[in-house]
Amino acid sequence: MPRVSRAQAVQNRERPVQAAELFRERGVDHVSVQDIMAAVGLTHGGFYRQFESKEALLPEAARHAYDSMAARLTELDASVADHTAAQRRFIQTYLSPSHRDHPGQDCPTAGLVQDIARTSSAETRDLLTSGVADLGEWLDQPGRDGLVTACTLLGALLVARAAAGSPLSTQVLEQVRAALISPT
Amino acid sequence: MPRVSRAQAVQNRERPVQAAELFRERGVDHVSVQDIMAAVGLTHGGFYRQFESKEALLPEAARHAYDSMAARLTELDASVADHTAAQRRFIQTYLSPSHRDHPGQDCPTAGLVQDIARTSSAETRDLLTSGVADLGEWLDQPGRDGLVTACTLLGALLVARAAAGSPLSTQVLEQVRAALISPT
DNA sequence: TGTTTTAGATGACGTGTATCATCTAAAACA
DNA sequence: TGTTTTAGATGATACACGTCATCTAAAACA
Repeated sequence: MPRVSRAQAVQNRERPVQAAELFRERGVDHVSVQDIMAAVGLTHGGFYRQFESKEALLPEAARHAYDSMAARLTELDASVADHTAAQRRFIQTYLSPSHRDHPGQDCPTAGLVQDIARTSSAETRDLLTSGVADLGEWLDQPGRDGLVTACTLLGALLVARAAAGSPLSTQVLEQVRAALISPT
Repeated sequence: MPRVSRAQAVQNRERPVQAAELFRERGVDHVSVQDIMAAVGLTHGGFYRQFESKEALLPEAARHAYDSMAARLTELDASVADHTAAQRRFIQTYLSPSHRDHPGQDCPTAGLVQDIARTSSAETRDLLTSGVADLGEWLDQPGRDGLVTACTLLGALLVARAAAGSPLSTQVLEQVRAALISPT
């Protein structure tokens, strides 16, 4: 049990940060330190060697999540003809039933807004803030303010999640999708 | 201390439901049964005479909140010239710094989406669902889908709350306000 | 006024969980 | 190969909270 190779150890240090996608799925309060470490195959003990506290994990998790999101945006741009196509593609995916049903992946803002709004350090708030701002810029279009688009996406996704099960859920996704993709 | 008049008792039964605005402020998990009862001037003991469990309070609180929101919309319509003016007024208020800073009041959806998405009974989800649907209808405009507007408002408010303190917070409010009120 | 009812108070109980002190064996290095 | 270092395991502590059984005094009613 104790002592793995130095390389392993370094790698392990990253894993709780990734496992913190549980935060996005269930909400910070519904994830225990044990849950996180168990998801990584370790026991709760080692946690406090790496992190000050459970609270301190949130900003690291947020940073990690926003980084991968940024990476995904770049990829998206590279994979299609022009930026407009990328934007359209992003919106489609963002408002897909699959994204609705898997909060652990993709948009960190959707999973964390509320938790961040309530408890967080300035650092964490800044991460969210600039994450949203960046997305807003990326979504900018001639006739439409990207920041507004970002808010619409976020709101729609959250409503769709809360309404999951009801027909309104899918309806919201589709109606918003239509509105954002067609002109003006 | 025990035993108040029958009328008082009936009235008291309503008060925890109102006090559950704390749910919207802090999130369900950060409000204890004691907090709720204390807010009402009572002790935690009486709670379980009135409610099955803490969980059972959420739907009642949600219903209460959506009811008062509906009432406010009606009032708004009565207080201004036409429906369009009422809509404009609503959006202004919804995206005001004051609304941002007082999550206990006004929009129940903004305070509860996440909590409802995660844990709730079908009943609670339905409350949110129809609350959003109703608001969407109310916000409908010739050129703009009301449901989409509702999502935009929600998203903007949540971002503004999470970003509170940063300049982006106010910027989001203003930018979205501008986009929703000007034509198209 | 005496009896009955019951709103609300008190005080436990059990559980879940963050945190920390301590222990261990294996890796690293001599 | 012997010594030192340390990643991670174990177990204990402390506390917050939901829930409930029990108690009380005053209101309701005769």
